[in-house]
Amino acid sequence: MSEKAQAAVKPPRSEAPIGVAQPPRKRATIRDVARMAGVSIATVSLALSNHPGVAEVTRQKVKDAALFLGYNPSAVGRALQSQRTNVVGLVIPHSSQHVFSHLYFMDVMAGVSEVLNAEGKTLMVSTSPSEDEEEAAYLKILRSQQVDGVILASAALNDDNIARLKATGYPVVFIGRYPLDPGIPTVSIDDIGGAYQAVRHLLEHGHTRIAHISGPLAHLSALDRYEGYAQALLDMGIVPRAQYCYEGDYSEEAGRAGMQALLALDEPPTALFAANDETAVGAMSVLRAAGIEPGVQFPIVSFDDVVIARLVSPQLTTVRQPMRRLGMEAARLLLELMKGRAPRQLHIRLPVELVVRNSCGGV
Amino acid sequence: MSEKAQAAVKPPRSEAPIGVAQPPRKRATIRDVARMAGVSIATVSLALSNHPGVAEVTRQKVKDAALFLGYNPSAVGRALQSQRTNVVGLVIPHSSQHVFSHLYFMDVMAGVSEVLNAEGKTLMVSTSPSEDEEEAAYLKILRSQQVDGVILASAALNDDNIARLKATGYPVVFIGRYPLDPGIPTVSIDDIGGAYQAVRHLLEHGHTRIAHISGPLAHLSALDRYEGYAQALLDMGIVPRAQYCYEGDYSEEAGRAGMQALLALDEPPTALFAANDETAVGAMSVLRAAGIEPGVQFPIVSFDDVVIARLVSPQLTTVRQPMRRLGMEAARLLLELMKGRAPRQLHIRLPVELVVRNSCGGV
DNA sequence: CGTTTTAGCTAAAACGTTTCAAGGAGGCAA
DNA sequence: TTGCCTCCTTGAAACGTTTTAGCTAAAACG
Repeated sequence: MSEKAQAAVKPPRSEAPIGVAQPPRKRATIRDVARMAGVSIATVSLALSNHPGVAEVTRQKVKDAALFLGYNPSAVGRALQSQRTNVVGLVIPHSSQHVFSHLYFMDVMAGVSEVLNAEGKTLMVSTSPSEDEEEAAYLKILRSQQVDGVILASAALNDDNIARLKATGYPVVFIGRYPLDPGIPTVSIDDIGGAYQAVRHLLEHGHTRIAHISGPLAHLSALDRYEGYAQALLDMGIVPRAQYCYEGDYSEEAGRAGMQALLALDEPPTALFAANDETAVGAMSVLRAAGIEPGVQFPIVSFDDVVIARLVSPQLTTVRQPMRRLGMEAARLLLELMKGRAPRQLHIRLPVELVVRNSCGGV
Repeated sequence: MSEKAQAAVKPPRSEAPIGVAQPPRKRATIRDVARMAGVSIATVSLALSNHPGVAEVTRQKVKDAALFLGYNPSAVGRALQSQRTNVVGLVIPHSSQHVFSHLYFMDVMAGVSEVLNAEGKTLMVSTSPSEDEEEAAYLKILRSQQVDGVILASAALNDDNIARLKATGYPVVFIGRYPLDPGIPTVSIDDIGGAYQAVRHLLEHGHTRIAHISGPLAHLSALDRYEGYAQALLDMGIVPRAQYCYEGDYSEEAGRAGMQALLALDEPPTALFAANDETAVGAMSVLRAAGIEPGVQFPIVSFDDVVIARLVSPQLTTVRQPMRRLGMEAARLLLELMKGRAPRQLHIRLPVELVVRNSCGGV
């Protein structure tokens, strides 16, 4: 029975010269296992996948052989045959430099990763090399069928890639609103409502000259936050002034530049709604440099509630968005789509919550 | 089985109700291109890879056909044939929850991602589902040949997986020191020296009762920082007291717990060396709650210099480690190994730098 | 004893590439 | 004419799986 196995002996384990990658030792394939167990490769495949219709004794023989040889089915071979890779792409536009400086994406990724792990999928992270790359890196990945589906973490409204992404026919989930094409599944938050709440809070403190340093307005999230800001003002009978709105890009630097510009106005604002926490931090530093104490003298409310929000002082009053859950829901939705099922809802919206701390100048 | 048959017979293919992932339209393969261009698939392959020895007119015909059909070579087919996937794994032990809360990893990943992108490799991120998973997720990935090499971002000294990882014969680079096996290529920083500098700085301020809240001592980085701490004291003729060292885990929570314990001592310390910035932040909050102002009344020096270090107040005096470069160098080293070249040096050590801010109680 | 059923196994095809030895068509020299 | 280049093209093999139809031997049945 196992005499046949004589041929396949333990592979020689050469000791590495010194850490230099030795030419990868030949790995055991399904054929080696078949030879050793004295069965066909079909039987090995069937046995290892616990297919019924394989005699128990055979199955055991195969499993023993597989264990002995340290056999692991090649994901590539499997992918080629099954036409699916079990890999999901997470696409974060912008250069990786930019990206990872945003605490926001980190949390989103954590959520995605968690759900994917639980399903035995693996996560491929793609940050497009540069904004205007002719063919975005992730499209290449998709086209070459390295992944079964994609989560797009952020994109400008006019990004052609979204359309192209959809055109590939692969499952895609977009994080954020995307009203231009209701056919694209989305997971988003209520940016408008959140911003409205934030500004409302400032209004209730009696402020009327409220400025806004926005995100890049080509992104809908930034636009929505602006809209919530404007609406809150309008609802109180205040007409938003163009000078009070400075377009930034969610960075600390933009916060600084924006605040600088706002302070230079003839009639400077008396309070600020910052598009995100980083921006607020930048603004605060400029205020301090100008001898104005953020919070008490100049209330600020921001958006996101990333980890820095409660670490800076004054602690930021900010609109918390559930970033981790955003990632989780996106992953779940994508998995549904990948299974070919029609999900309960194509557009998921998660709630936000105003977290009142100190930067708004006392509760 | 009958259910399987059922499913196979009539997949509930709702006619793309709206945006639901329709069964991915059949993609063009090399065969389609060959047929269209009226040549063999071999010629297509040769032509598209700009192989010399293909007539110019033929090459153009092929390229036109490929373009027309939107043909992209299947990465899977290619991987199967070439026995390499062009994918690099970045392994971050611990559950993804834990991981992504550390700003440190984010920067490392940014560095890795940047270098990989430039080389046309893609990045697969693997966070092991749980610490004690029988077979770590990333080993499975390696064994199943989904990646060509691996960067291990952190691991305990006694982690069996390192040995197993090496045993696979795949190129591996470890971020951190790993003296147990000099054959494993590493990229690390001088934890001992950095800690020494930090504590030295406190000593120069005249402090003698200096405590340390460490990282998990099963990790060499934490152990090294502890050692630097102890050495600095010894060099000043001070014997480190066991009570003054609290073992944490690099978390803010550990900083709180540690500081609490330290303050409860009969003879509490008068200064703190925190193993990383998060820990320092935790400690500061406890100090404040106890009516002690961190910085002036109780100097603190920490390690890492992640983004929060300069945002908290007082701003942290901390040992800056070049996290992004750590990732970049690791990626470069790995790429060398993957090419089968012997790298100039198997162990790269990057310098650290003490950044003096306010938390140490004035320069 | 002949026939049908069943359990267990296997051969072969398919998935999409790349590579390589070999083949065919001209052109040129002898 | 033959032989020999050169240039281009191609058939076939190989990579490692999974799946399906079909085969054999044994068991069950009449």
